[in-house]
Amino acid sequence: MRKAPTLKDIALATGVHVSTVSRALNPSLRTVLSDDVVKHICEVAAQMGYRPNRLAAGLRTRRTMTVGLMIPDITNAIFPPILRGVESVLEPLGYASIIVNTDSILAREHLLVDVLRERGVDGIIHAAVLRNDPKIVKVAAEGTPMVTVNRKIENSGIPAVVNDDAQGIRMILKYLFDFGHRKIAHIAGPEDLSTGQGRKQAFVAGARELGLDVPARAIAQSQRFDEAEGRRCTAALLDGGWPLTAILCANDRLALGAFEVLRARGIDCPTQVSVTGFNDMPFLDLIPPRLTTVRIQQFEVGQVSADILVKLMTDPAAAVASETTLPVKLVVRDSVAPPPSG
Amino acid sequence: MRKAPTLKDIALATGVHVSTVSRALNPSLRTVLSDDVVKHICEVAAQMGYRPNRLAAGLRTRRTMTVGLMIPDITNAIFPPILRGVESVLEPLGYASIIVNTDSILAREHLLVDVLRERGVDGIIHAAVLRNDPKIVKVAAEGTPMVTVNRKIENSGIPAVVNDDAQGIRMILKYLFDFGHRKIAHIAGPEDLSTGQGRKQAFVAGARELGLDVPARAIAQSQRFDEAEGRRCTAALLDGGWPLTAILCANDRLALGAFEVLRARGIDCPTQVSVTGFNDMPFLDLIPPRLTTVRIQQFEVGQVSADILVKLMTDPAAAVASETTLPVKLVVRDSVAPPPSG
DNA sequence: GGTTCTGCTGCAATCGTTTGCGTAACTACC
DNA sequence: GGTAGTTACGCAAACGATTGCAGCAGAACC
Repeated sequence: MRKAPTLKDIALATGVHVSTVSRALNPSLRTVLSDDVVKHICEVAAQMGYRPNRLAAGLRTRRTMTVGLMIPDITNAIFPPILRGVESVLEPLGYASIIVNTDSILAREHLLVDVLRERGVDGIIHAAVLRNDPKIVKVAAEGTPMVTVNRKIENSGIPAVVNDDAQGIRMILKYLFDFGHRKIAHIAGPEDLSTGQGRKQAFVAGARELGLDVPARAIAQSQRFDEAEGRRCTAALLDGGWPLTAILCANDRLALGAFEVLRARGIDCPTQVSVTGFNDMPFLDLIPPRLTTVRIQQFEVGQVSADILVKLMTDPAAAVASETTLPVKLVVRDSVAPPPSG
Repeated sequence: MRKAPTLKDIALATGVHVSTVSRALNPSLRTVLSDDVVKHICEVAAQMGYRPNRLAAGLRTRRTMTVGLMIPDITNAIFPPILRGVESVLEPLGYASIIVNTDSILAREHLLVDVLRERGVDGIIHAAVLRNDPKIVKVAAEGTPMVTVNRKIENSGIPAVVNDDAQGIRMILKYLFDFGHRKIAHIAGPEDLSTGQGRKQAFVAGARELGLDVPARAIAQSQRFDEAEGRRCTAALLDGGWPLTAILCANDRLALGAFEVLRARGIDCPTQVSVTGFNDMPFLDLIPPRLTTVRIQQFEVGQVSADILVKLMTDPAAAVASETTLPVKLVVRDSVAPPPSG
C-alpha cells in the first residue's frame, strides 16, 4: 500500500514550499509563479502520479466537487436517463455524484439528506421530493444549493425543473376526445407528489373544457406510481360501474398495471377500452399493446437541472428561474382506438 | 446560511474540551468518560443539531464511509437491481456510494477510478471491469479494497462475485436440445468481457458434450451487449446460410435485437426459430414473444459483493473467497418451441 | 501522610490543502 | 543610490475531526 503522494512530497522533491506547489497545480493561481517553476513542478507531479486529496481541499475550501442526487428508486426505469443527463453536465466539470434512493419515504429522505450533507456535497438535485417537506425547504434555505426535478415544492423558493404536465394531459385528453371518447376515467398519481396532484388537476380542468362529465367514480386515486396500484385502481374503476371507454393514467407504470387487469378480465385494449400513460419510459414500445403516452425529456430534464445547480453552486446569489418547464410530446402507439360503437 | 455546529461549538456550549466531545459522541470511546458528561454532551449535541463532518474525520482517519460503484451504464436495466442489493448492505452500515458510469470505455474507467480515489472512497465495487485491465489490478494491489461483480479479471487476486454462467449456458443448451434442436447458433458477448468470453466457451463445450456440430458460422461475435449488436449478429447469422433452428444469445439485450430482426424478416419466433437470452432483465415477461432465459440473482449478487467489500474494508487482511459463484435458474417462457419439422 | 493506582479529561499534533500576508530580490525611476 | 513598485515565493494559520499522551484529581493502601 504505497501512500499516495501529497503536495508535501512534491515540495520535497522539487525543493520549493508546499504552497508554491499548490499554486503551480492550480491553473488560476499558476500565473503568479514563474513559468519554469510551474513547468518543473507539473512535471514532477505528473511523474509521481500526484492526485489531489479532495477531502483535504474540501475541508479547507468547503467545496468538495461532489453533489448529491436524491431519487425515489433507481430501479424505476424513468430515473437512469435523468441521471445520465445530470452527469453529462456535471462530470465534465469535475463533479462526482452520490446517489441515494429515498423509496419515497419521508424518514429515509431526511436521513439521506443528512448523509449527503455530512459528506459536504456542494449541492443537491432532488428528484424525489414530496409536495410538502419543511425539512428540505429548511436545508435549502440554510444555503445548500438545491434544485428539484420532475417534482416541486410549491412556494419554497427552490428552483424546479418540471415537465409541462398540464400540456401533456391536455394533449392526450384531446387525442382521446378526437377518437370519440366521452367517458374517460383517470388513475391519479399520489396526492403527496406534485406530479400526481398536477396531472389530476389538469385532467379535471381539461375534461371540463371539453365538456366531459367527470363524476367522482371516474377518478381512482393511487398511493404510489407503480403497477400494483395500477391494477388496484383499474379494478376499482371497472367495478365502479361507470361506463368508461378509456383510462388516462397519470404515468406509464399505472398504465402497465391497467393492461394486466384488462387482459385478465378479457377486456381488449384498445378496441374495448383505450389506455394512455405518461413519461414514455424505456421498453414501452416493446410491450403490447404498445402504450400511447406523453414523452417527457428525461435526459434533458437532468441536463437542465444540473445546469441550474451548477449556476447556484458557483454563485449562490445567481438569478435562476424558479421554475423551468420543459415541453412534452405526444407519442402515438397502439393503445388507443375509437370507443366501441353502441 | 447558518454554519453547521462543530465539535468546537459543542465544547464551548458544554464547557469541556473538544476531544471530550469527540469521545462522548463516539460510542466505542464513550466508555472512558463519566456517564453524566456523556449524557450532557449528547443532549447538547442533539439540541444543536450536530452532524459530524466526515471530510474532516476522513482526513484524519483515512476512512470516509463512502464507497465507489463502477458500472458500465445505469440505463442498462440489469444494474439498478444490483445497486439496490449493494446498498441494502452498505447503507445500514453508514456507507454512501458514489456511482460512476464507465460506458465500458477503458479511458473513462481509468479516469473515473481516480475520481473515486481522490474522494477517498474506502473501497470499490467494480461491475464494469474488462477482462484485462492492469491499472485496476494495480489500484487493488496498492491497497484499495475492491471486488468485481458479474465480471472478473483472471488471476488478479481481486475477489469476484459472479454468476454460474457455465451452468446457465449448459441448462439452456440442454433445454433447447431436449426440444429437438440440433442446429443451435450463438450470439457471443464481447470478447473483452469475462462474461462474453465465459459464456461462449461454455456454449462451445456444452454443444460438444451434446454431440452438436458448431461450425464457425454458427457463432456471431458481438462487440457490445446491446440490441443493435443483437440485430447485426442475427442478420449475419441468418445470412450466413447455416440452417439454424435456434439462437442462444449471450444476454437478453442481444436476444431482444434478435426478436426485431426475426420479426422484420417475417420469421416467427418460436415456431420457426427459437431464441434464448441470459440475465432475465426487468420487463422481459411483458415483451412478446416472452423470452426464455437464465435468471441471475441480481439483487443478491450486489449483496454478496457488498458483504465481501465490507469485510475487506474493515480488515484488509481478511480472508475472502477469491471467487464467489451464485447459482442461476432457467426461466421458461415462450420463445422456445420445437424446431420446424422437415 | 506519603505513595501508588485508577478514572477522567485536557493538550496538542496530525491528516492534506488553501490562502492572506509578509518579505526577499529585482526593476525602474528620479 | 535611495525610494517606490513589482514579481515570485515562503510562512503559518486555518478547515474539523481523531487520538496518543500527559496530567490532575481522588481513592486506596500501607
